[in-house]
Amino acid sequence: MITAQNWTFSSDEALILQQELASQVEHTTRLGPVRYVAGLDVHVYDGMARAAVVVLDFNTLKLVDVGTAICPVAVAYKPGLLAFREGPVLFDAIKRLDIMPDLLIFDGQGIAHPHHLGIASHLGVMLDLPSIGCAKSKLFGHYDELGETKGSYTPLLHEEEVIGAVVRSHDKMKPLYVSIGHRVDLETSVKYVLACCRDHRLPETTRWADKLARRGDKMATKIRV
DNA sequence: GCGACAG
DNA sequence: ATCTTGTCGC
Repeated sequence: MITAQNWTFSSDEALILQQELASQVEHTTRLGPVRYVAGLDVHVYDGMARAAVVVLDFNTLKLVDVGTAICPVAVAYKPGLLAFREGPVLFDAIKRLDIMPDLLIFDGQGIAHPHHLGIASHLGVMLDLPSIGCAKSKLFGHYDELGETKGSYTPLLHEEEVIGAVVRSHDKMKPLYVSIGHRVDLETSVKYVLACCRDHRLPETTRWADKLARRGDKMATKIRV
């Protein structure tokens, strides 16, 4: 069984694994009815990584389940290798959910990644669950001007290839970087992200996951003192 | 050599 | 991401 304890790889092994998993990513939609949508986030404090996975009812965007996990931070952050830092603890948190979500919205990239395997695609393939990459900043690719109003978006490109979409989720605010995770096409991914954004720049999934992961940090601080 | 660089 | 003070707006 895969746990947080056996995710350690050398840089060379990580690259091989990314190439292997990238070949398994499905870029077309294979998605059932979406009743539950998940948000995932990790916060690091005092050398420990705390993960919160939240499950929202997609129709109401109300919280219906939470899974958490904690483990020592295994590796330093390196652009392109986020999944090896945050993936293990997220994996454990997902396993603790009572309600298995139909769709995962990650705080990071999908295939808009130097090796076409951001954390959303990496975890999506490992779990064989539909997933979307929804990052707050760009890792890879380039794009042209973007409209100022909510709902407008422009392709994120790598040379001539469309690898994602830069999406204005809120008027005049920084855009979101949406890309295919696994088993959801780009157009559908943008649709789901915007549906979760309601009145904020970030999707409700991300907002809830961030809040609960931070709560874990604060409780640790309190106990510590 | 220099800039870019999810979280 | 994390650290961290003052500042702006509702």
